[in-house]
Amino acid sequence: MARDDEVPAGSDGYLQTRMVRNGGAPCLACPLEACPGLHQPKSELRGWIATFRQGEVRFARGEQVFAQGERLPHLFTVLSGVLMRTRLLEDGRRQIINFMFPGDFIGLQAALDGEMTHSVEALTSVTLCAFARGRFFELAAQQPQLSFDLTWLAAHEEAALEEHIVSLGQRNARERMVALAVFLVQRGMDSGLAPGGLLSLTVTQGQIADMLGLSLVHTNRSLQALRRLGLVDWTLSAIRIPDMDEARRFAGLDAPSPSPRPYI
Amino acid sequence: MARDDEVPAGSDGYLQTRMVRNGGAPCLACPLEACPGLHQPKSELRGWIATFRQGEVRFARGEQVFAQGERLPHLFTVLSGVLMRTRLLEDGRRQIINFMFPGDFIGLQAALDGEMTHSVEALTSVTLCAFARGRFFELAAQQPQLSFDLTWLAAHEEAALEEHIVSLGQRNARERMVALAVFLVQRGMDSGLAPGGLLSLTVTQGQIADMLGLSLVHTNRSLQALRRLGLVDWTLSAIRIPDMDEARRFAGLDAPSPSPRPYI
DNA sequence: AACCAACCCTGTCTTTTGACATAGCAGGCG
DNA sequence: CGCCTGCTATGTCAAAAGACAGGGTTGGTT
Repeated sequence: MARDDEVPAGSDGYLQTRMVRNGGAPCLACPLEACPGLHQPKSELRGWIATFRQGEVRFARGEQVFAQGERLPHLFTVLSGVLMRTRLLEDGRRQIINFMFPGDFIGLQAALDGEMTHSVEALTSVTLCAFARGRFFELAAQQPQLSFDLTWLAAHEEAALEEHIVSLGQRNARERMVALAVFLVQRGMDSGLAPGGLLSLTVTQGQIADMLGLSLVHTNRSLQALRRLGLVDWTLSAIRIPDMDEARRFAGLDAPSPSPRPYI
Repeated sequence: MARDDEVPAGSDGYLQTRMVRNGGAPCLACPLEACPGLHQPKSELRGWIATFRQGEVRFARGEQVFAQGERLPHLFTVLSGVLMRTRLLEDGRRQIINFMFPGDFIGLQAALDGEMTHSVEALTSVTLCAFARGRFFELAAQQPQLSFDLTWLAAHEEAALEEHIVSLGQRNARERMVALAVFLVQRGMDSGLAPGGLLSLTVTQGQIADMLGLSLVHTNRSLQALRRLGLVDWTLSAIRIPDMDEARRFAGLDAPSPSPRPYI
């Protein structure tokens, strides 16, 4: 339950130089207002949040926001773009844990424990909103709504991971890929990134393989099979699902829950 | 973000009859005090918690606490015993999501969304402490420490699921079993259930299989191989790990983080 | 144009895992 | 005792997934 702000010297220097202090859009005109799937906070709460916002940070596709094992003095909210959380094993095996979309909160686990158990990398160009870790709990304590939202986000991330566990444990390669595609397109639509149900997002087959626990070769073949079946058309730069209901049925997925996500 | 208390008639009746209203140990003498791995709440906070505690509920091994899809007016803290969370697919496939030990909190996701996405079943005889769902957020709002602890628990459950995802995605059958055994024994020791590193817990090979996404037959063979290798000795009623460090190395697991868990 | 890097596709062979069937073994019970 | 029931153990065969190797495409760069 470490809440200190001590960080190994230098581990954060590059972030400081990247950060636009109090730059970008102010909270009262947050770019997340444009996201259809988000529940907008009240404006007095926004004023409150604005007081401990530190600035914006941008990353290009492929850049790493932070690495497993680092201690960072910041927490982030995704303002735009898509990222992924990954875990590395000593022998080089990599598991992609989940993808992160606008409104998602980054670094909660590290805020409580100090050390990141995973890395975060940008999948598109990305803008993050940075908060000071040291002042975060002070704020949450003063604003019950905020800590409620934090709990909401953590509980829902947990639910997403549950679904992912079901995929890895029980579904075969094709079902897993359909489940992942449905998940991504759904989140993309909620974030306004998938107009007409077509999600423009560059994901390599190697990344799909590392998310689903399959080899690259098997991923490739399964992807082709799904294209032939007309279930999912997943290219390097976009995901298209011709019939969402049929895809859901194929993968054994429930209908999406309609509750709007909060953000901070 | 449904917070209503409405429940389909009858879905909770059996629980009402099982519950010992304000029975069992009062919060000021909570049985969880005996758990070595738990961080004890301050006594004024306990008094506070006691005011919205409803009573205790007991279940025997194999009994279901609630089923996927149910709406329950209660949240629970595990006072003693071990349980598991499971997800069922329409075609009967079952995935065990995680195990729950004393101090764990049950029903957070349902508290926010209304409907359970998983079932919970007792693995041993179990005692749960029941709270009213309707009054829960009122309490968390008044007690920042409490909502902090709630977030802590959610974030750490998330970290446990991450580790499980790494297992399912990247580790082979034997590594998965070792990783699971280490996890269970570790949590057992933190809960005071595994004196001398021997965890007495009845888990069938079928349950191991459903947790690790393997067939029963393959689980059986891998279990035998591990026994032969002297890495893990896992029988129906107990788990023994002769050399914890060696087992950790075999499965590619990090050293355990020493932070004490809070409970509510 | 030539080169290069990153990615996608395909063929062949091996390993891992699963399906099915069946035997054994311990505990509970009339 | 004999007869369940639930669990563990094994054998054989089949399917799913991975390893390795190489070819093809695209797009950027000099």
